[in-house]
Amino acid sequence: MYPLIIIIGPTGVGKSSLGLALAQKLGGEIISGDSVQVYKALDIGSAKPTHEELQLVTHHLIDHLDPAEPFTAAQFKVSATSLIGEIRGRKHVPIVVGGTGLYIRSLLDPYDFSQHGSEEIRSKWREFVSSYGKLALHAVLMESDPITAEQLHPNDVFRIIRALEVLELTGKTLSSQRQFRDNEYQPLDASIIYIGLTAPREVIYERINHRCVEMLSQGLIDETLNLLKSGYAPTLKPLQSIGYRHAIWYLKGLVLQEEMLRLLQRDTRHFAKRQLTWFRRDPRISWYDIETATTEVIVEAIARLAEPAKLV
RNA sequence: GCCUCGGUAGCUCAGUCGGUAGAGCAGAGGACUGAAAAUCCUCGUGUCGGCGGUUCGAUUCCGUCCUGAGGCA
Repeated sequence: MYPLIIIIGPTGVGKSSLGLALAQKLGGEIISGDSVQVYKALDIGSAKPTHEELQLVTHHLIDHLDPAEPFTAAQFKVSATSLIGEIRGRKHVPIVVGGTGLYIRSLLDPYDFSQHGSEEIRSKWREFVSSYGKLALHAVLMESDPITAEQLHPNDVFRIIRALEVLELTGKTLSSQRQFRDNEYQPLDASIIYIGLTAPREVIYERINHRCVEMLSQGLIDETLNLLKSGYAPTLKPLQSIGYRHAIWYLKGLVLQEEMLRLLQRDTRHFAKRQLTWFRRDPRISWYDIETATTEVIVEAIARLAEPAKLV
């Protein structure tokens, strides 16, 4: 079995370039585990690899969809799973690179997305909230699935609705379907090499602050303006992600450029922190710190781990 | 040199009619099954510029010194 390499980490630590170096070293193909890079035309703001980099190594799930098309964790799980099989079939090493925690975890743990989601059900409950309020919504879940309701704050409408959706779709509560408990992580298959890339917090933040400035000088504002001119609504999900929503505030005249940069940097820092919170508790990840190891050293270390897996 | 207004949390400031203080921003921690770059929760002790004095008690009043801004000479 060919190994499956997964590289995660906070935004801006250099996951993409590590993935690229590894793919070149091992003969791999990259699967992006990123909820924004899937979209065409969202290049600068999503910190997508350059055209040259995309030529060097085969990339999947990058430039895969039109910005108006929805993409979800469920779709990611299906697509990524079949891509992994195809790549292994070509005797290449699949390398999943990305910072979207739920996507990565859906690949490794038994999240059940088998029932199709229902936008109707969700919008029904959203209307319920606007008529009766969040507390009433929480109370409904408390009636039907008290275990999940206990775990969710009444303000967390998003998750309460998901729990009600699951109940309605499957007839079973979310809590009863959960095949794993919090902080109980499935042991990984021996062929999986799960790598986290990190750095001291200050270093991550410096890199982020710098990268935000770069994005602006590379033309984030123009990229956003072009998307809007092409008819994409500013309310589209990918245009509400970090960078694009900030550019839209600026274009609408809601903030000056200086303020936009400040907010862009801050929100990106907060995002990186949330990514760390998500991944830090997963004991299966082997972490590498970019402050103490160069890319070459890390690539060598991972290549050594990959060798035995290749022979299995 | 004189006058005025400041010096309080990393930053900007509020406040205490004398009983050792609190907002915003920044920051930290956490949650997480179909939008996840989303969404949601929690966290504020700091010689209240220094030193004296008055007082049971001073960050608060008085004196003095240091320091910043402005004004007058």
